[in-house]
Amino acid sequence: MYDRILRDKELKVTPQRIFILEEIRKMGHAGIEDLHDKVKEVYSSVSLATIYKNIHILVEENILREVPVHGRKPVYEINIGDHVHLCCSKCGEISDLMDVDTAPMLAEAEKQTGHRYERIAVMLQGTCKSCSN
Amino acid sequence: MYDRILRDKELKVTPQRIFILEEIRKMGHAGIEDLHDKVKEVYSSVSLATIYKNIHILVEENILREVPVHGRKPVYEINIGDHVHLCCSKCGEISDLMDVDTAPMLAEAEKQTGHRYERIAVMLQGTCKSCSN
DNA sequence: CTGATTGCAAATAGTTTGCATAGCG
DNA sequence: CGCTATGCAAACTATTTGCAATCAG
Repeated sequence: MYDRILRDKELKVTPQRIFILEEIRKMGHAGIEDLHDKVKEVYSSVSLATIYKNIHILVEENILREVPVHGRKPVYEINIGDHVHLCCSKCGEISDLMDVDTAPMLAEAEKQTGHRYERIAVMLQGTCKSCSN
Repeated sequence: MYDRILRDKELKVTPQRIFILEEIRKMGHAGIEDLHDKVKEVYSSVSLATIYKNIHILVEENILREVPVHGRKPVYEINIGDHVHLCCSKCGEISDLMDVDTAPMLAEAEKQTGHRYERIAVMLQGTCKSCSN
């Protein structure tokens, strides 16, 4: 599944990397420590240092994207391009909102500043579906 | 200048707090270490622990706002409500864009999810004015 | 005065690095 | 086989905490 993506970036396909990517895909968004715990369940000898090293490489290569979160350590997600993030004020769950178009705001900002922007990150804070019941 | 704001929140008005707030206002956006260095220039005995403690309190009380930044430690700004941030990919400078209206995107997200959001944070990445020359 | 705040030092948490070994290509 | 990647331990950086002294109200 991720073999191809790694090979294309000239990164070696190691089980650690596969498990890291698989786990992030499953979790949607994962912090370093969560990820280490989860990967250890299937690959018990994996070290925290390996998680750190790989996260850096994978972010560098745009396979992953870092999502900075208000008041916490960042989480990481598979890079699927710009989209809106939601962060629940109660449970802290991070989720994606794929259907809100960020282009109009980007266009407005470019119009006002006369510059082009490479990336837009939008984070909304509120109560998520499960917590509002 | 900030006496009133502190008093309203029932926080004691100490020179350290005044200098922290003054410095953030002057710098626009400041990280913990920058802030410590700058405040030390005028109040040389201030400790890093005091900076940390006050930043927490001031964020808690909504006097300051934390701005999470992709790949770095967060910076802090005087809380002036939701607005768009720019981060220069070259020099790293963080700046504000006050005139882009975030309400339409917020409304769209609320429409799609059926929930209300308390806050929207938008970060644009690109090359800033000075760096594009 | 009295409780909040400060500064220091020590403790804790988070991240990076160096190096010997293992394993991908 | 050669070089990258891993795991470990140690180093380093960042943040928090406990406590005695200080200061604002």
